[in-house]
Amino acid sequence: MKLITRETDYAIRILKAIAEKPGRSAASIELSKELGIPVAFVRKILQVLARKGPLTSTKGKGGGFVLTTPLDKILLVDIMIMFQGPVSLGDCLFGKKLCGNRASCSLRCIILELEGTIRERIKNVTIASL
Amino acid sequence: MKLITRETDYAIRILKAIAEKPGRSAASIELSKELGIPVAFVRKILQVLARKGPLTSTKGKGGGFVLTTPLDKILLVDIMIMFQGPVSLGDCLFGKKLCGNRASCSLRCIILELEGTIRERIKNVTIASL
DNA sequence: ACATAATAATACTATTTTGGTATTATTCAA
DNA sequence: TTGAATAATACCAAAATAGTATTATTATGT
Ligand code: FES
Ligand code: FES
Repeated sequence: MKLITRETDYAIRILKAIAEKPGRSAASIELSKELGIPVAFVRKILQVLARKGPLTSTKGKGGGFVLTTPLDKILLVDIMIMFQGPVSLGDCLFGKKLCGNRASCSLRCIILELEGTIRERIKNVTIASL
Repeated sequence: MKLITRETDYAIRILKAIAEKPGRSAASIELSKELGIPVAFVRKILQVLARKGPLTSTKGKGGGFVLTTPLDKILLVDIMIMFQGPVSLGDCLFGKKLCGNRASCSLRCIILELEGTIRERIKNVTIASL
C-alpha cells in the first residue's frame, strides 16, 4: 500500500530540480539526465504539471519549463491529487457493488477517521519542506 | 488506495458468517451461497484462515470449518497481515531501488508517523466489533 | 469395502492499476 | 526554413489483485 505513488514521487523531484535553476527554463532531456528518469516519462509528468499545476512551458529552441509558484507555496496534497486523485483509503465494496450498510458500519467509520487524520497531517506540507 | 483489500474484506465476512453457526461446522458451499462469493474463492480464503488463522477444518462428509477462537479475540490486523502483509504506507523507491536519503527524508518521516497512527488506531479492533 | 461429500493443495487465468514508450503534430527562434 | 524544443495522445508492459480450475486427499455413512 503506497501513500505516494511513483509518478507523484517523480513529480516532486522534478519540481525541486527545476527550482534549482532559477531564472531559466529547464528542458525535459536535461531533467531526465539529471534525475535518471526516462525522458518520455519525465515529459508525461511535466505535461500534467504544466496543465494543472505550478509551471508553464515554452516551446521551441531554448524552451522548457519554468515554475510559476515558489516551492513553499506548492502543497504536497495538490501534487498527490493531480497524479493519484483525492486521498482516500477506499470505499467498502462488496463484490463489485458499493456495500449496503455503509451508514452503520464501524469499519467504514474507522477508515473515514484515518482518512481524516492523514489529510489533516499532510494538509500543510509544502514541496519546499521535503 | 485501499486500507482493506477484497480478500481481507471477504475473510471478515466469512469469519462472521461461521460464528453465526455455533456448535457445527460450516461448509464452503454454504458460506459461498450465503455471502454470494464464488465458492472457489471462498475456499481459497478459508484455506489461508485454516492454515494461519483462527479456524480448523474437517474433511469428509459433514465436514467444514469451525472457529477455534471467538471473534472478540481475533484482531483485524492479524487478518489484514494474513492477506495483505504488514500495514505499511510504502518505502520510498527511486526508480527501482530503495532511495538513498532515507535517514534524513522528511517525507519518509511523515509516512512513518502516519503508519504508526494507523497501526495504533486499529491495534485493538477485533472482528467482533465490526 | 466403497461411493460420496467434503476439504487440501496448487497451478492457472483474468482484470485492473500502475509504470513506461512511441508517434505525430505544433511551436518558436536562430 | 530548419532544428530544437514541447503538446497531445495513443499505445504497450509489468505488477498486483481478483478469481478459476484441476487434481489429490480424507472422512463418513451404508
Ligand atoms: S461492510 Fe461495507 S461499509 Fe462496512
Ligand atoms: S526521498 Fe526517498 S526516503 Fe525520502
